[in-house]
Amino acid sequence: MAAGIKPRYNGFYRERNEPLREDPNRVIRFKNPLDGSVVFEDKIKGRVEWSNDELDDLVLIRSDGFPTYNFAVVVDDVDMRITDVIRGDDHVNNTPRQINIYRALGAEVPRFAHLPMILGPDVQKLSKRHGAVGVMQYRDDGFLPHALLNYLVRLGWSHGDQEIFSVAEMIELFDVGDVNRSAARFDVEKLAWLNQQYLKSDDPRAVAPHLEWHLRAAGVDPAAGPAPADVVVALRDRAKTLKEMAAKAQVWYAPLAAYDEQAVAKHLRTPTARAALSAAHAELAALGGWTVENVHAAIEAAAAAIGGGVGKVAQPLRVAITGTQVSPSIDHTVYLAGRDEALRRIDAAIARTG
RNA sequence: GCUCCCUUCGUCUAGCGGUCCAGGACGUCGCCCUCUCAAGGCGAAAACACGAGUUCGAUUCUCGUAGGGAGCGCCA
Repeated sequence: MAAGIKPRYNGFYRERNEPLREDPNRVIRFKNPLDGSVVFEDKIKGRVEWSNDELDDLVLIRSDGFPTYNFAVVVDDVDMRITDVIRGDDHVNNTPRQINIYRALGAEVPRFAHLPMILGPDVQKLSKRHGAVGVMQYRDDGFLPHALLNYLVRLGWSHGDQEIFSVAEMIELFDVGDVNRSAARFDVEKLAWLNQQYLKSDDPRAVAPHLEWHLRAAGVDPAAGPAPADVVVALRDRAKTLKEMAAKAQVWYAPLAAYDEQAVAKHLRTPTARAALSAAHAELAALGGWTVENVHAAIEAAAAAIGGGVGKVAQPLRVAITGTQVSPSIDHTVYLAGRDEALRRIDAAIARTG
């Protein structure tokens, strides 16, 4: 390398034609053509030409008797009658030597398509060291399978300005030949956005099982609270991932553990909080059916009763139900708690007013 | 070091010689909406790596340079 040339086999035995020796250091090498070049038409990279004098007489069988990778893949692919090889472009360098082996074997050379690499946010090749360890990591992080698929298909490929693709559309429209030649970076932000698009457009009953999975993963019993599909409807505008959604959903599945002091100070220790909560309590307790619509009507009635806007009762109520100042719309927030628990929490909050 | 691959907004991309003072999306910023937070609507800032050619005309074609990536094993 110091001399500016590649370290390579000196070709000592190349033309000797000696019989195989019993020698622990014996290997079998490929007699690569010395001149000419290998040309192939890559479906993504286009025409690639490789001079044979760049190629060494690579080892086919190691001294331990095992075949090397470059030999094994070719034999395996010939055996399996592989017609199209699609792999990462870190393999383009191996392609010319493999093509020479195909030819030496008298086998038909398959078509090649070398996909560009996907780089991590740090522009490094995605590996176990950083980024996702495996696809399942994305499930654990709260991404829907088809959202990940949709994100991946748009990496290095596009169809006009379209961003959202159903699996059926991907199958219909995708063609390896249309894939870009350059590497792309993995952007979790955009994946998250796509994920939320699906969270919002999918049937809540279809995403419910996914939410349940994450609820359990977080140590929450889905049976101890509202129907997961209802939770999805309340939270899909506020969570980008299922993991995030499960975390926000916990208020409705376990007793209120604590109150945020700032929330209490700002919305419970006010002149109108007690009256607002009492009115809400009365209206909710008198409700015929427990539905989001009815809860909504009850809150409006409570607001009218104390002569204020919805905000006057919504904020104290929110703190009463969640212990915080942030939650989905107040009707959903109250509805999901269930009537008994909602009334209990309102009573507990009233005790903290003043 | 050598060989190969790559190069449009911060990111993913559209563009396949004139329609581009470059379009869309994520993100960012502003406004609107509003019971909080979101979501949503509207709007803004933001890119053709550089240099030569070819051409009447280059983001688009060719060649260099720079930068990035990969490979150069008896590893896959």
